[in-house]
Amino acid sequence: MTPSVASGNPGGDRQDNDMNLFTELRTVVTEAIAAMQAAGELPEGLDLANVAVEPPRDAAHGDMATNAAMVLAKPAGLPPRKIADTLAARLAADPRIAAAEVAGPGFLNLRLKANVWQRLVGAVLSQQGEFGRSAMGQGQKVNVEFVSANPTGPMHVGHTRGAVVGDALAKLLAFAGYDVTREYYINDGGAQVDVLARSAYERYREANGQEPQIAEGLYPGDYLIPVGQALKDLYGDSLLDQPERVWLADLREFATEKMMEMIREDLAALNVEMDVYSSEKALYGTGKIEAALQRLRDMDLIYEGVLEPPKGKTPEDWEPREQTLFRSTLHGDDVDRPVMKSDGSWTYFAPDIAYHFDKVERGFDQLIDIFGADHGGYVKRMKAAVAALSNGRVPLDVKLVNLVKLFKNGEPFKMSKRAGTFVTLRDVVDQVGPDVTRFVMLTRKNDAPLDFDFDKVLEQSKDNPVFYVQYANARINSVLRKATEAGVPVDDLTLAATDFADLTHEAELALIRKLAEWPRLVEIAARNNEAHRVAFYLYELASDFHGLWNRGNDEVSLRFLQDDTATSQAKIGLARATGVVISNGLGILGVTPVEEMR
RNA sequence: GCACCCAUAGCUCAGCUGGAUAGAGCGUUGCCCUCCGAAGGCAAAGGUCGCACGUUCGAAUCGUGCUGGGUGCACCA
Repeated sequence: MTPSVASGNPGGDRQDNDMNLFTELRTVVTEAIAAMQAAGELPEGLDLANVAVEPPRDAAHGDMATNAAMVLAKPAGLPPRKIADTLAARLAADPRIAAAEVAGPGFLNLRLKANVWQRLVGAVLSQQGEFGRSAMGQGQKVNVEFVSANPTGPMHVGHTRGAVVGDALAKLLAFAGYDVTREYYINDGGAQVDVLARSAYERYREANGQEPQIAEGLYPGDYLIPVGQALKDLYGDSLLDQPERVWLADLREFATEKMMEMIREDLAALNVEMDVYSSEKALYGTGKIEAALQRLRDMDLIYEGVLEPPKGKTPEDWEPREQTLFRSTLHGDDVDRPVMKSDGSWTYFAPDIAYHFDKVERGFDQLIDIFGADHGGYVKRMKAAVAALSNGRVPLDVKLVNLVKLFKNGEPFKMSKRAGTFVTLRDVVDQVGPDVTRFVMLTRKNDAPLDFDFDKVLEQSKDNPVFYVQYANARINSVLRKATEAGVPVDDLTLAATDFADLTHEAELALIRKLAEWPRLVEIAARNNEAHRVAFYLYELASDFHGLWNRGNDEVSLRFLQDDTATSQAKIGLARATGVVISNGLGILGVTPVEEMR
């Protein structure tokens, strides 16, 4: 029973067998357990949730291992070895299983018949881009909010990592059967856009031949110079020497729009496309903030009160103040959080509550926010708000993206021509390209710091994962070209129909096993909301492929192109299947596979 | 003072729903290219998974308490 895939899969139907060997074998195991229950060998009503079928870490233990006997021993009141022995006998009868052996404290190691592996190559070739796609998400609506950089300048490296992490996660979740929306929250409602307007005004004065006065606190970057010029084109000299109240609102609007244009271009340079841009400013005056807070008030979660001063490090100017507070402590936060300042204006938190409420009301089943690591302190209150506003229905997962440390020639690299004070996304992408940028940004867990060395990421060597994976794909394409030149038909239809019984060597089977892991890896990565696992998997897959290639140096029988056409097709089919999975994986990372290394 | 994140080989890091003898790359050491697939390959050494208790048949993984590092802590966003 394969549920229909909800999104991003217009083809809809697939084969009944989804070729996730791990779930397939787990079914075999659970059916055997059911048969044992029917035969009175095991009691009824056992919880099978913890029964796992996994690849053993040590290949010597077989192709698959299950912990079923150990998990069931206690509830069944039977010794694990006894359960394992009976289960082994039943499993050995399955046509897919060559051997079932009991090992250790009660592990059951399964060895699969070679044709199970060989069939998988054909399945990859016929399913192509669909191989590994999962129905796990069941079409649930997930909102991934990421980047959300303030519209006050170009995107910097930190945003870049957040953009890549968010976009790759969105692609991963879509592949795992979720209905994904990518969203950008524009912080255009706070004091920082006033600062932007004032900064733009100075550039406007500059465009009119005056000396700009970039005071402390204003944005000094060169990127505002064209904005000043554009303002001159629009207003001529009419705003010169005018007080701020005359121009502030207009310039804020104008400059914010320009900054968002720039940010959209930055995102485009990285091949990131948002589905929705939400504006903070647009929440004001619509009653949305009030409505969200009213909802909290109805739950008695809003009150007027005075917070305790923070312990240990009291700010110099601290004084007791009555504020409107959100009782976030009821939902796991450490202290209650102000939503309204003492002067009656909203804090940043208030529109953010309204924004997240809006996401809940739009019917998302799951929310994911990608924040910079410096926003870690914001996580609990945001989760508290979402929990309260959705009555606990909608989980919010917050992914904190850690720092990117830049290096050039082994030296820390901090300067940017364009922005003056920080390294921009463009500084990176213009130099190494979007593909390398994206891959490298995914070679660490999101919460670990990342070193990015401009030289190393372009290096053509084994310790550069980007190159190593791309090189594998290039070699595969090279084999296909050579086969075609040699007159061997290697189109996908032909290869998919090939008999792969010739693939019996351990190095070939090892590569197939790695391919078989792909559907499982997609689900694990999606369950954890962690796209970096795909990058690590691809490196391992490439490593297995290169390993097979290298063995071909010594053992001619392991080369892909053989004298015999049918044998060539089987071996090239394996190479091509590897290429399919590499392409699928790179697709999730948003990286274009290269056909040729230059 | 509190909260969050992190701690795994000399270095940089993976490690799935708890699973068997904890992995990779770099570095180190030793082998391997007249040529046929070397922008390399094979192999070895290298570990108190920060520490201590606990839960469990089983803990790098879960819990508690420590230690060390990072981040953040009322009218900033």
